[in-house]
Amino acid sequence: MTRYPKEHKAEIRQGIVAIAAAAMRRAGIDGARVSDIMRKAGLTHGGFYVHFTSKDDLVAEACAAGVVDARASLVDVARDAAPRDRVQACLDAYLTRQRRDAAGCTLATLAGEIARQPLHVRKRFTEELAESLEALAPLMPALDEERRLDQVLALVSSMVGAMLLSRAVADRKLSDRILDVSRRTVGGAVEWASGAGSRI
Amino acid sequence: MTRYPKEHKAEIRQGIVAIAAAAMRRAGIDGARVSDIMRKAGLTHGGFYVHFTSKDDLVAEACAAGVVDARASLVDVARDAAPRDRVQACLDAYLTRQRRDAAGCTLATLAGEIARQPLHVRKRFTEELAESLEALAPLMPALDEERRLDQVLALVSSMVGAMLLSRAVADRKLSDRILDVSRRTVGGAVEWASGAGSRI
DNA sequence: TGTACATCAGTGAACGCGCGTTCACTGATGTAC
DNA sequence: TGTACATCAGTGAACGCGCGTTCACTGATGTAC
Repeated sequence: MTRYPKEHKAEIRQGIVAIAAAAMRRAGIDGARVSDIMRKAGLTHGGFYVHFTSKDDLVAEACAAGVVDARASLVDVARDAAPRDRVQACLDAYLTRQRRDAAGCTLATLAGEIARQPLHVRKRFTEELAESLEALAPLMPALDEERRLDQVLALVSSMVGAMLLSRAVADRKLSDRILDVSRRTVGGAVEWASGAGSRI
Repeated sequence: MTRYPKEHKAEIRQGIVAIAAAAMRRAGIDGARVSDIMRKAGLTHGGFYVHFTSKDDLVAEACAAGVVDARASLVDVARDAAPRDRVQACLDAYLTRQRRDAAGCTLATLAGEIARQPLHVRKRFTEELAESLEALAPLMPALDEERRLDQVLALVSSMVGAMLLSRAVADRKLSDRILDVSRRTVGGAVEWASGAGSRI
């Protein structure tokens, strides 16, 4: 319709990506329909192909955007805490009933589907995930760099697993307990990842 | 075609469920097509509705069957190990490259989708999962019953998260490292779940 | 013992629906003369 | 300064395909007489 300045197209595209990321968290990759996403963006489905070559193209962007969202909130939480409390701060911020009952997190809700996506989607996701891990690593308490990356991997894996299971389970008590237990215990794994607990 | 003894129908149904569980692990719930599953069972798609009222019906059964498979292998592994080594034995048996590169495990590959399934599917899944956790709990090292269940929850959540992420990631090195780190460190979380590591 | 009928797992063509994608078109703005 | 044309984000009807589901039919077996 109206002719806009050059940045406008990029902004619209960004908006579609953000809406898609949320829709995918809620309904899954297949369940997030192009027409619904475009309607939520205030457009009609035909205009989609002005911004993306295919749904796959959008999926790759939206997965990446979802990871970026998750990263931003975790990094903020960790940075605001004292070095020794950062792991626990992440656990407390992430493993909440609110996050479980809301859309959740891209990692927990979509990782299973991403594993089955075309390679370029998985690569885009992996890039962004790797960058997130690198952003979190310096905030971990271990003394050397490699150990800090180990700590992040242990932390993130465990958080994601707990969120995933607590969302799948149709039993409030069990679901709550999964979150609570992991919130209390994952710190132990992260501590071991610093080398302290290595038994062998 | 041929008229079979009464048990035959039940056997065919079981076969379809097993084939569906494997297909779902590989292709996801939506990706596992009724016609493909029936073909693999040696039948045509029309006969499906002699055994199930809908695909949902099959999905519920197949999710449950997938959890039962996972439970059986973990319980066997744990029981064959000395009490103190059971947690590590589960980690070593589960977090393998082979399992990652093969279909994986129902929990890691399907939990994200299960969270979006109709309630009766989620309930069926939850029943079977709860039973699995109860079957594993007595094999955990903590002294009291509640703590043992906590240990199982911590163990399973972390294993599932690590498997999920290692499957999603399109970078061999990172994927391997996720498995390796969790194999080494999740024991720390499980130990804390026994009450030993509680700092507060 | 032989014949007619009921049963029921299984067949495969056909249906309907939803979703991604295409395409001819619109209309507001920028640009050339 | 005014007019004709190019551009291009966006529209919405239509297409094609795949998948779950239905349904009239098959044919082997069990059962009643």
